[in-house]
Amino acid sequence: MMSAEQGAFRALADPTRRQILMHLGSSDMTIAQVSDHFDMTRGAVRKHLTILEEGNLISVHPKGRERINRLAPEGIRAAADWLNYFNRFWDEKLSALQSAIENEQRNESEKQP
Amino acid sequence: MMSAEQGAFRALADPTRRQILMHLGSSDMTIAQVSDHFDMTRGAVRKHLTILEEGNLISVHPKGRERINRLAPEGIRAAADWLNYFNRFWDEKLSALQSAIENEQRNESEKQP
DNA sequence: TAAATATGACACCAAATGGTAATATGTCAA
DNA sequence: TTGACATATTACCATTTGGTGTCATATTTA
Repeated sequence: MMSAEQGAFRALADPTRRQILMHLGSSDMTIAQVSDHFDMTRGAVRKHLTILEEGNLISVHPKGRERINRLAPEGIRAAADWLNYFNRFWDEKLSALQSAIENEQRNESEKQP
Repeated sequence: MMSAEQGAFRALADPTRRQILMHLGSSDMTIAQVSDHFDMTRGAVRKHLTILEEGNLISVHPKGRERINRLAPEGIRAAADWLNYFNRFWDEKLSALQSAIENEQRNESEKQP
């Protein structure tokens, strides 16, 4: 199939889809409501929503003849967790640099007793 | 041009590029060193590195006939910040839910004085 | 200087992507 | 029950993407 990150990152790559997520942050929406915010056909918007669902960035809830689209945490978490690995990486680099500077200063002060 | 997020998310969408980032987490590498880890031509790897650079996920440092590729924080930050907006969103929802539960319990206890 | 090495620059190809339009299906409401 | 409405399905199109191969250029190094 597709790893959790792959589905999420693939979905996040398109600016329209990221805008859809922002809109769904305000409230859940039907396909028609989402496509009101965009200058493209409902068909195109629906395709984007399908890809967002595949990435677990939204969940879809059929209700009568409508289809409610709702923001979902899972995919966002998957992507955020992946990125967080690198933030940890830089934090460590930064603290290593700080230790080095502190040692430098300690050595400097020892030179003039 | 391209917004900071767009470049970063576009670059992150491809699994090969995400793997490259992981490899560069271990150490800086030339194009040849990066492509040693993949079953594809140097040309293909170079294209991926270009897209990573455009997304500010790596910085490139020419050194003689070599080209050193190094992990860069900017793009990762841009993407992580964007995703973080939604994490904040859910944290608020969750705490609102908890408050609701607490109020519910308080109201319950008031029923039997 | 000549050969080996690392990369750059193209042209090309198949498949995926983002969009359209037309038509069909299911559901609500007068 | 008959429209009207929301969505589903399908076929089609242009562009982008991820890959290849070939040849050129620049830099070491024997």
